[in-house]
Amino acid sequence: MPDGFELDRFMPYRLSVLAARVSRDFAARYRERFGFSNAEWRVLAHLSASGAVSVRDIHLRADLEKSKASRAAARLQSAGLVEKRADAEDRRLVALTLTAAGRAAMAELIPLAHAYEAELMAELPPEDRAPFERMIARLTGEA
Amino acid sequence: MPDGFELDRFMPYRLSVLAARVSRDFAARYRERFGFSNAEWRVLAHLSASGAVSVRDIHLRADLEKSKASRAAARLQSAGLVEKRADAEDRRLVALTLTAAGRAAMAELIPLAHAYEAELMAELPPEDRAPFERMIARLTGEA
DNA sequence: TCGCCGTCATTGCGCTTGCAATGATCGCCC
DNA sequence: GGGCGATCATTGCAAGCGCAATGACGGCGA
Repeated sequence: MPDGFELDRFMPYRLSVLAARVSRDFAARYRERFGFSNAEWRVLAHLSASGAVSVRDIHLRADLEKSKASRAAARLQSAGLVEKRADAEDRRLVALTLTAAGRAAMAELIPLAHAYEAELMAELPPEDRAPFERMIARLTGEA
Repeated sequence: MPDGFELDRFMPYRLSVLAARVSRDFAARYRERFGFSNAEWRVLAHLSASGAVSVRDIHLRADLEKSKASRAAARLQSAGLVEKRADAEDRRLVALTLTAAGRAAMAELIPLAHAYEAELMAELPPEDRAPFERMIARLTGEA
C-alpha cells in the first residue's frame, strides 16, 4: 500500500465519530427514564421553546427530514406528549403543541440536558469553550 | 411556555448537525462519481491504509457496527473493489484487501477527500485550525 | 485428546430511513 | 370566480439499520 489514507485524521470522519458518541451518550441518559428516540427528543425540545409549530417548522429548525418529523410527532401524539391540530389560518399546516404531560417531561429533560452538556464541555479547559463554540458555528455556516 | 429549551445552542445537537452536514456534502462529491455509501467509503479508506484486515478490525477502527461493516464489505466485494479470503492463521477471521480496482478507486478518492477537508477547514482562520483539532480529540476522549 | 468457553463473521427479523408519490389546501393571475 | 402551480403533511415502498441468534473455529485446562 503506497501511502494509505488515514481515516482517523480525516475531519469529516472525526466529526461524525464525535457526534455519534455524544448523541449516543446523551440518549442513554433519557432513554432509561423515557423511551424516545433522538428525533422525538428534538421535536419535544423544539416545541418547548416555540409555541405551536408545523411539521415544516420542525423540519427546518430541528434538522429533521420532513417524514422523520412527521412520524416522530405521530409517535409523541399517541404517547400523549404532543397535541396535533389543524392550523386555524392555513389548513394545510398542523399546529403541534406540548400537552401537560409533554411539558412535565421537558421539565425533567431540560436539567438533564444541561447537566450532560456541562459534563461534556468540562472536558475542555475553560478558556477553550467559547472559542470552540465559535468554531463550530463557523463550520456550520452560521456566521 | 415558561423558559423553553434552546435546541440550537445545545452542543450535542450542534455537533450532530455539523457532522451530518459535512458527511452529506462530502458524500455528494464521491457519490456522483462512484456510488457508495458512507460505510463503504470508510471500509475502503481503512483498507487503503491497513493491509489485510478483518471485519472486527474495521468495526473497531472505522467506528462501524459489526454487521454494517460486514455488509459494506460484501457489497464492495460484489462490486469488485474488495477481495475477501479466509485468514490463513485463524480461520474465523476474514482477510479483506483492496483489489486493483479498489486501489484505483482510492487513488481518485484520496485527493478528493483531502480537497474537501481543505475546503472545510478553510472556513476557520488558520490559527484556529490546530486548536480545533485538538479540542475535537479531547472531546472524543483521544487524549 | 476432549470439552468448554470465548471470539469471529454472517444472517434473520422487525424497525427505521429516505425518497417519491399522493391528497388536501392555498395564493394568485387571468 | 375558476383554474393552476406551489406548498404542506402523510404514506408506500424498497433499502439499510441494529440487535440477537447462529454456526464455525481457536485456545486452554484437565
